[in-house]
Amino acid sequence: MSERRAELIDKSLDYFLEHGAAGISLRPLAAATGTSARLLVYHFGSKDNLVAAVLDEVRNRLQKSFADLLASSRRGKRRSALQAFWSWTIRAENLPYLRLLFEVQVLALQNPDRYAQYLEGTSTSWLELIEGSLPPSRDRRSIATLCVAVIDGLLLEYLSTGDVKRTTRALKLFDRMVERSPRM
Amino acid sequence: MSERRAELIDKSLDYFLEHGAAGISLRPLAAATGTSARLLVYHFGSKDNLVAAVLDEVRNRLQKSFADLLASSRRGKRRSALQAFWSWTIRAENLPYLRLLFEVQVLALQNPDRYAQYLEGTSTSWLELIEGSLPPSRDRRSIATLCVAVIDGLLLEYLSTGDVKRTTRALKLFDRMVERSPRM
DNA sequence: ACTTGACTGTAACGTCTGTTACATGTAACG
DNA sequence: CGTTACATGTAACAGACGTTACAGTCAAGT
Repeated sequence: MSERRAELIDKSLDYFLEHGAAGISLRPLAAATGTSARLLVYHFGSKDNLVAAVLDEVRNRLQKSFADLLASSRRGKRRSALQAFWSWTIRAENLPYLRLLFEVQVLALQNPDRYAQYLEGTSTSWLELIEGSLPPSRDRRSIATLCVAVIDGLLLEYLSTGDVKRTTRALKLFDRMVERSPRM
Repeated sequence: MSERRAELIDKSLDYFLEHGAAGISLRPLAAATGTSARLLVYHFGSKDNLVAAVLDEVRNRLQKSFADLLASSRRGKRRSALQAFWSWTIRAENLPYLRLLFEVQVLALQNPDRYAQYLEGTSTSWLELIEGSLPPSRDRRSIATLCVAVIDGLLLEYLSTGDVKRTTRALKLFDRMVERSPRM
């Protein structure tokens, strides 16, 4: 809607990226973004709406960044799709956003009533995206599931340990396994 | 220490398994377990100590259950180690514990000061465990990293969607890939 | 019998939470 | 100029939070 609202979302998102979504409260957020709790409620109606708006913005930015990846991979096309996806994932600009979505997804596991509203098809979109990009085969759905799991698992490992080399080596190993696998 | 303390840990753990660790507060927890916030603080000193004690108990039970798995897999059982590990993971008795650790691990990503204390080497223990069980090879560390990632990723997928069939099929596919891979 | 120590209930402390009532500002429009 | 709509500041609300002060129970030890 208004410009002020977009600006508040932008500043709030920075705060979310730094502090996560679990322990957010209005007054510290407002203080860090130079506004007041009063204004946040005024512009968003409630804290829940604010969180939803921020996470919507997260999805929008990731989607945009991902569209750029697809465009650039159409031009370049040297690495495999898996490796391209992985290097996009661990890029410094995308990583905090993915970490945030990761957090919300895991919180939704234990507290669906509170957090599942923020995840409207976020997790399944990747699966269908990858499945759609695979050549048709009997195992296509299993392969897509496995690829998503590998990316997710390695991402979690990377976020936890910060070990780029090891996780990237593991992904390249998986990539080789997929290439050599029959029926692909 | 005392018996009362162990009983409180036991009851609190049930509550944690149901409600997660992120939004825990003393009074609802006490009400659900038939005690009072006063007593929880008395027996544990503080809420943080209580959470630490509960998560310690989580680790103990998982470790015990995992030891049983190792013992039973030594007695025959011709499945691969990966499939045995997976079916142990998704067993109804282990799943909520793993979900709880999952949640704490992800929360620690955004808020290490608050949650990292509860994770003393929990994540790396699996990696070293799997790596130790693999035959020596040049890629051993990468293989172990990949296996942990696959388990973690599929576990997250299973927890999110509840789709046992699809995730299990994906794991079997990965298992075949690993078996056929050279240099194993 | 008296003391000690472990345990528990009641009630409060101070602080933080999301939200709201009320007042004030500011700019546009008739 | 007066009205209207949007924006913002101040201050409070009721409630939940972790923690604690104080009083009390109850069994064991001397």
